[in-house]
Amino acid sequence: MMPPRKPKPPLAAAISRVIRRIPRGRVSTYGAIARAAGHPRCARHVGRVLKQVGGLPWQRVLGSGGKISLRGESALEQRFLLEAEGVRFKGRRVDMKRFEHRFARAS
DNA sequence: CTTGTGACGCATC
DNA sequence: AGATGCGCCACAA
Repeated sequence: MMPPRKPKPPLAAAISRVIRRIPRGRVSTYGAIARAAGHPRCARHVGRVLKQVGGLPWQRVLGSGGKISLRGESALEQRFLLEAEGVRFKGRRVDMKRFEHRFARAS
């Protein structure tokens, strides 16, 4: 067999941990998560972690401004799941004013 | 060691 | 509004 790659490196672990902190009915962004994880310039890696690591509330992660970064059906599913949690959209974007989760200051 | 890559972000048109 | 270009940086081969 070929099990999916393990999230061995610390970066992935740190990012995963941050993502798990996002409460139900709330969302965050790739950039914000990268910062909360201590890697301000690694927004792109957040997406990678989401893809390789299972069990994460991936639907709560959006692009800057609250836009869904995925394409195709995955985007529809993400929106569906978020709305099921009570997250409301404004057109194609989530109303970040009300639904963006503020991570506690690390320290 | 070098190179390619990506669920990004921001400036700009 | 949406589309395009470039910078960013860890990871895989």
